Amino acid sequence: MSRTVPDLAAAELSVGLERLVSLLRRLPPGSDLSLTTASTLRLLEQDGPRRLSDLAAREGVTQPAMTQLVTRLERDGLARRMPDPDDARVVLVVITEAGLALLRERRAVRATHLQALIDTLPAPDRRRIVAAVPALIRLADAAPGDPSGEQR
Amino acid sequence: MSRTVPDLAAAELSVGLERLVSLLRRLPPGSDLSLTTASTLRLLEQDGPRRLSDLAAREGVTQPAMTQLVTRLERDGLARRMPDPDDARVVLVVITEAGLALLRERRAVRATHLQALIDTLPAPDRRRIVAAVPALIRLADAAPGDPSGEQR
DNA sequence: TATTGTTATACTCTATAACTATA
DNA sequence: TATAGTTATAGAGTATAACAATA
Repeated sequence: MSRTVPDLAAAELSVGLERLVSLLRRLPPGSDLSLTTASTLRLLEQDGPRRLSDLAAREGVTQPAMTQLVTRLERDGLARRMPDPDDARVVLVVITEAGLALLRERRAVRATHLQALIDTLPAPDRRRIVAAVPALIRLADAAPGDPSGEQR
Repeated sequence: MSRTVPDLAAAELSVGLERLVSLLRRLPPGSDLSLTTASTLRLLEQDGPRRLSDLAAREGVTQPAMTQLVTRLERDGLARRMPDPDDARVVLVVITEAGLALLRERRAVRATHLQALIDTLPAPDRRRIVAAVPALIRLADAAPGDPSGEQR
């Protein structure tokens, strides 16, 4: 099969992502919530109420781990459990207003620090990054290792 | 125009980075090593022998945490401790050939999976991502060890 | 005394296995 | 019997505090 983008690009992007993860971990608002917790909150913000098992699968953790994570979120007032009217076995998880507010605050703080870093880059770099952000978001939203492809 | 990147760009990049971290966490080779472990190995690969306390500061963990991390790396044959000839208190950490090989292997596996995701994107998205990768790496490198500012 | 690193202890987060309740 | 979620228990990884060795 022929590829439009050569393997080298994926390899370089792989290295770039490694570095970006390191950067994000060093950035201030990366301390409050664990990575999985923050990621789960964002998923709830983005997609609305989700089944607990869906969250576990999406985040790549086990169901018991997600049970505890949701318990912590509920304890902290960031999310809450709701019953599913169609199936009494199911637990639906919903983000609260406090959860939404926390995400907004974290983004604002991080954006401020990112801004300072971006401003140190030459203008062409800044333009390329800005131009690529929507594409990177689409890349991140592409289904990971699901050949069945039931990523909504 | 003739102004710096507006705050909106940093905010969007912040969201994009969040998603990319989620993606990277779901990608297969993200399971073997913890984020800090992988990041420390990369640092050793990139910069050569480093003092244990330097690694701790750079990774944003405490000295005892880095002591244990290096102990795990040593136990797994991925790095080793060396004495500093100039200061007997200092421990220098060096990555081993096995450590280097592990990094190469992880990158290769991840690149393969990233390639599959990239191939699902429209061509303009692929081009923008490829064009931005070097800039993103420079962005990630723009925050070295926080020599001027205070961490957290 | 200050530093570099380790040890001791506790807490958070996660996984596997076993369990409850619905379907 | 299968599915959704929880509980029980163990292990990894981290932080704070106290310690040992060297400067």
